[in-house]
Amino acid sequence: MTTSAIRVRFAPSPTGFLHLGGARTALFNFLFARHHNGTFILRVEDTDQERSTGDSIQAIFDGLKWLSIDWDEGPFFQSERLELYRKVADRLLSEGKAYRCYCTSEELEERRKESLAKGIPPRYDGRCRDRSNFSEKPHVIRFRTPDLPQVVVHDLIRGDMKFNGNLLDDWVIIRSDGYPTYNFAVVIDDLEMQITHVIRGDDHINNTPRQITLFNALEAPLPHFAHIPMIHGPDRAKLSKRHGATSVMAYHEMGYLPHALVNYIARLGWSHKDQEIFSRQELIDYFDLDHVGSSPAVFNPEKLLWLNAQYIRNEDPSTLTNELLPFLKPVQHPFSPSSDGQGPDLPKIVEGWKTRVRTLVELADAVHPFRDQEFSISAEAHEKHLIPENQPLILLFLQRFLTVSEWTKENLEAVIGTIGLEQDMKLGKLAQPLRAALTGQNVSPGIFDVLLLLGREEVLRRLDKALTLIGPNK
RNA sequence: GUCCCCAUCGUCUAGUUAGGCCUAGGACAUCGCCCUUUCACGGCGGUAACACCGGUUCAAAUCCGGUUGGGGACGCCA
Repeated sequence: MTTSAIRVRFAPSPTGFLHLGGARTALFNFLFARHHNGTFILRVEDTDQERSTGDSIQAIFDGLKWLSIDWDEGPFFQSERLELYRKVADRLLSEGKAYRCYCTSEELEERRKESLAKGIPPRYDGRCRDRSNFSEKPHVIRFRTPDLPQVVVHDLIRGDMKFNGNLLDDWVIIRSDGYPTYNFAVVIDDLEMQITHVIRGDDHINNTPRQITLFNALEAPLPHFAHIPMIHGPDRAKLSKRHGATSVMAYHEMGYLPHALVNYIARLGWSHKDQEIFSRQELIDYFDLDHVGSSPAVFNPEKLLWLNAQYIRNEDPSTLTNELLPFLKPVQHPFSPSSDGQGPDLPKIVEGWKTRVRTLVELADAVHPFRDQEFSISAEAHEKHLIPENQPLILLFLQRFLTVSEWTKENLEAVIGTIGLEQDMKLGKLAQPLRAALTGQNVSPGIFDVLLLLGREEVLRRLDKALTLIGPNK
């Protein structure tokens, strides 16, 4: 058995919550590591002192944890590794591969605007390259980009990408506050952590040539690069807050099952033949970079909903009930469906509902009328079924249910069957008004299950209430 | 503006690496039918795509070039 030396990392910056794109990047890295029996590392890129927050760090951990994307090493924080970056910067400085720059942000900003206005690519002009008078004034350290005609990025997903070398300028590696910049810290850490495969969003493609020249300056081997396409909103722009719910935890709150989201996200940009539904193990077994596409994907909430429904229906009732608990609304007026005073059997109610809902929030709403005497009646149910024409029918149900000897499925079937014969109505016609009166909805578990779930007393109470609602008529 | 990337049904995609098995397959959504002691679930079927133009080849969704369209990056952000 050969132990694979594959090492990958997810390197979020803690400037917000974990969003779908980040979650997918994390997932692909995680799956790649697990598939190859490698190591998955979590590294927090918190070198932006102004924007990084502790809340964001926590939010990212929460998101990963909810999705069960767990890491083997870390979390490492770049803010705790400043010495390392400083040391490498000093080495580059002493080797003449980097230099101090005293230009101020304001000056640079002005020059950038000028360039942009003239339509030429903004790049640092190198004016501090050869200055020899150092002072204690605030300064940054810049990388002395070597003259190269071309930098080629070998990408596992896109093949070779060629960049014109003289488009790269002398970029900042250490800021005036002593913190490293992104492009610098990434390279140093990927090197130090012996990352073998850099799997990240393709918004980083343009950074890669810079990073490669730095790897070369350090005489270090290059990792493999794999740039995965972005996730877009319906307007085909990069997914952002503008598009509504992009935080992973928002999906938690909306009642999605974590694995449904994982499954959905995995299929955005990756595929395995025609398969749509994957267990966690299948994801690990089948995942590979070869089948990651190169074009961006538009996020489709409808399909996510469908997937979530699949997972809800395939979950066993007791597990599902546990997941449902936090979503349940408080019960104001409890009732006991059975004569022994037992409360409603939640798993049983869930069982009846699970093929009819798509989220846990929907399930919580659906379950509520089976736990509480107070429940809302939907406008559709009211307008369609709780109407004067149905008043006699509901009254008839009320009368017959009153006299049923024992509240069993068989007896109820017999009673309703009889009513059907008498009225010359099929069950379809009978069940809907009954359903509306008992649950306030047009959709519910099978009508006999509803009757049993509620118990005679509650059924009679609700029919009576429905009659009141319809009002005296005819 | 400059650089880079991308391009199969409305959407996610299979097929592209090794051109023929593709009169292009699956899934979501949508439409219709069926099942059913009921709503839903489910089953069956329909509509719907290789962006465009050239080239290579006996043969191109697949290879090459260009056009168009879309996206991303151009920070002392990541």
